[in-house]
Amino acid sequence: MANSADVPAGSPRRRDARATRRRLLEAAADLFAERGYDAATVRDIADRAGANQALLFRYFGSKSALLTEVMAHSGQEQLRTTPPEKLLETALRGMLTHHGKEHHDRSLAVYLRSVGGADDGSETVKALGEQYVAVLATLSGAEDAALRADLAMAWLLGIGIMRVVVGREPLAGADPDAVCGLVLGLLEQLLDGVPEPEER
Amino acid sequence: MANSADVPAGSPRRRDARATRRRLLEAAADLFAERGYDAATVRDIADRAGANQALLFRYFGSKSALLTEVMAHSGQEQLRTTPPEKLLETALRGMLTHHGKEHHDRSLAVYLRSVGGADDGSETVKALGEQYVAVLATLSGAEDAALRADLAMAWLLGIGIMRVVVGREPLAGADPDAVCGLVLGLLEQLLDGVPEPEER
DNA sequence: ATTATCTATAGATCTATAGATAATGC
DNA sequence: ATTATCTATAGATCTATAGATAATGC
Repeated sequence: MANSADVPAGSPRRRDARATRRRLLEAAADLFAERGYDAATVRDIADRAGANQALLFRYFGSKSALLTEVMAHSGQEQLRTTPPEKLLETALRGMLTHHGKEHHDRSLAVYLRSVGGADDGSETVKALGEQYVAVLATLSGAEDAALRADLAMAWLLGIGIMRVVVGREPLAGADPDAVCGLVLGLLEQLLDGVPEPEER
Repeated sequence: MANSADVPAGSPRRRDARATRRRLLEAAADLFAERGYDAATVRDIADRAGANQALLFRYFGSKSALLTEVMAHSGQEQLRTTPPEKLLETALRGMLTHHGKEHHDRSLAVYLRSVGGADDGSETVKALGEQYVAVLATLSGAEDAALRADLAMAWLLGIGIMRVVVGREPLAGADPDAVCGLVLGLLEQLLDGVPEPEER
């Protein structure tokens, strides 16, 4: 049980600081996205990575520094490589996909589930949220584009929490495509500014 | 500081078990809705109620029993006295209103922010969620009405968390009417089943 | 010899309980 | 005398650190 899932059973795993560090980073990304910063304990993270809990502090210094590095790693680059008009779908699918399988973009999921818990006001974390909103706001021509972008992000956050934390059926077990079909069209409307046609 | 806000300053407050119990119940409803079950500590609740932390256990037995009683008290009756077509707006405003001022219906807020934390699987708590979905689903004629109702609740949850926990501007400081204007129309579309016209 | 990993534990919370103190009603 | 309230503390976590152990590279 000390050895984690993704190593060939039987091989006692060579010592490799870089590889261990990377496994810790990936485990943290998963668990922060699923449970949020507070609920994901350092022992949970270390166990999923198949590493000792003390190594987390050796390699990252503190739990909040680990969060910062997770965000800097997965967040910034994904944000730049995804075209704005695909961002909503990419982020939504990142919210809907359970860990494992293909690696979807879970950076927004990590952000949304972890801000508020990381009370030290990590600037890296908040900055990523700003960037997401900025990109989403460019999709909208409305005056209150920033508010609409916040509301779009709020829906993604709520969907992720309902699925993983609350675990409500039928949402928790729903097909990601079905959810995308229901949600994405309405989010486009929200950003386009359809609901409030009168401008004065 | 031992005396809470809503008692006339100077009067040392008469001992009244029923009144203390009620203040604890109200403080718990506020804090569970704002921070969620886990993050709202019994000391936070007792402090807001102006009571000693030990009284919470004397009057309710445990923290999770307190949650159950909060839900049974505020939830069930509000759900029955609100007409279904007003339920979304009422719940959304409960999410948007900060504690104090008029008493909005915060029962859904308490539910959404607290399930998942209350790991003992309190039946009372889960049952209330079922009831909300059941009512919302009656507003929808679609086949997947339950999924759509879950998604509607997810948006409310996300908005509440973005406002209070994440604290993102401009959403955190936005006018409740403005948010309602943007969100309610789209939620009606979601429940009505507009986005997926093809039925086969 | 170097350094990746593990053991043991300190210190800070948090829920919960036992028993002491003090305000009320007779 | 009864009972509402407070003090003190047990026991369970959780983050973080210090120092011991053991696998690697020369």
